[in-house]
Amino acid sequence: MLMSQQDRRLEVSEAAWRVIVREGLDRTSMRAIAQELGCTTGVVTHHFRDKQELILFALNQVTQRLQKTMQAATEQARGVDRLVEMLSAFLPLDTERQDILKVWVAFLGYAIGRESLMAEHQQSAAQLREVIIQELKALQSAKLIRANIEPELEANALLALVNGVSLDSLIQAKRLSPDQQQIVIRRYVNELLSTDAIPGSGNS
Amino acid sequence: MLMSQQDRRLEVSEAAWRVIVREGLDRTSMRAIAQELGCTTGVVTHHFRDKQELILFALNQVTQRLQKTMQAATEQARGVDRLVEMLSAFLPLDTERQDILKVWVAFLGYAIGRESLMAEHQQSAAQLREVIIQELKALQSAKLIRANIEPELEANALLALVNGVSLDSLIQAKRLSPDQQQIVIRRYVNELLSTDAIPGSGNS
DNA sequence: CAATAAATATAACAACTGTTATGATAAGCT
DNA sequence: AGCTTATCATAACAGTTGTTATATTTATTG
Repeated sequence: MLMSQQDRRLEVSEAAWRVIVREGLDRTSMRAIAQELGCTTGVVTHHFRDKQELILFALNQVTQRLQKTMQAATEQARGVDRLVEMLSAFLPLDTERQDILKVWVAFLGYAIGRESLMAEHQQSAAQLREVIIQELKALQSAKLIRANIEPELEANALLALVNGVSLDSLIQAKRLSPDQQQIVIRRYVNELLSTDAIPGSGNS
Repeated sequence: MLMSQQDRRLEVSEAAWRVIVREGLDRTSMRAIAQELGCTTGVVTHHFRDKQELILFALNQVTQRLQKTMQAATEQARGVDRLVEMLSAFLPLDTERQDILKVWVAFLGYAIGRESLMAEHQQSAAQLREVIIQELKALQSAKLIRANIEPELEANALLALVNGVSLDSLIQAKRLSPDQQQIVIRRYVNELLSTDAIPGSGNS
């Protein structure tokens, strides 16, 4: 067997992604996806019950890719650096993550006025938030960041900053460079550091 | 004359807004807008050349409302408080600004794969960025914030944070409360404060 | 009031959408 | 081999879309 059914679904989903990035979500029709894949709509309809199932699958791919990227970053560093790496995993630093961002934004706009789809976004966001909360608590236990920080609140703030910096690359003509993006994140995290253990050029 | 042509265009645009918020941008058809307005498509087609012109008009309304909200905040405070007020003007603190946010996000998603529409977003963002830059420079001249800050970079960071916090209200089930939203902004701005405003101490 | 224009309603057009049913082809299996 | 099922192609369906042309109504003006 050269290709499993799962793989074929992924191929369709990735074709949908390419159409979304290139032409926009509203122009991503069944026929457009099939054409992008180099076949007919029969493939699409055979592997997905209807379009909603395809859309949901493609959206879940966004979440999975993000989590995978973050997971990879988790294993590369320790301590505060690891938190920075986890957050930086969301930044559109390479073309793949830029595409993820575009597809994510397209789906987010599509979810306006669609309560069920927005709920999917919220579920995905809740997972990421939980990971950040756990990381913050671990850093607190290790006394690497201040104790007077509320991890629940700070997780929202950190993810907000990361999302905002990511959006910057889309909506700002004079956007932050990849280096600047990471600097902004790093600088914010530095403010969380425990005052009795600031490396290098801290202040206050 | 009870109603000018300009006002009628605004009425159509506001009807479009309501449909976008309630049903989503892709379901915002000419007929849906007309029905929301309580008339037929003749009104819509008479005041707008085509749908693209309507979409652009409705999008520009987002920008205008945001700028008006920010303008109002500008006149209420002075110094650092004014900067905070300007930034808070974007936050979805009331239902009107929540609607603005939803429409904005819907259009942003719609702009993915549409270079010309994304350019509109960038132009709008560039204006807001310029206002923040000027405000930061003024605060620097008044020695209210640190001199070692690059206003151009910091404007991006501040707008990123505001946008991210705004998005938080959409994508996080356990979202920041209105108070927490402002606290996050305020806290970030506090990090920009000039340290030599405090007599006796002072570092670079 | 009449005449002209603006504003709105109505209807029809072709193009596109998702969905579905039905053939055709290939792969797997006994 | 032959039988069965999965995979894919094709075509037609009804519904919706933006657009356009044409009435019909309302407002303005001389």
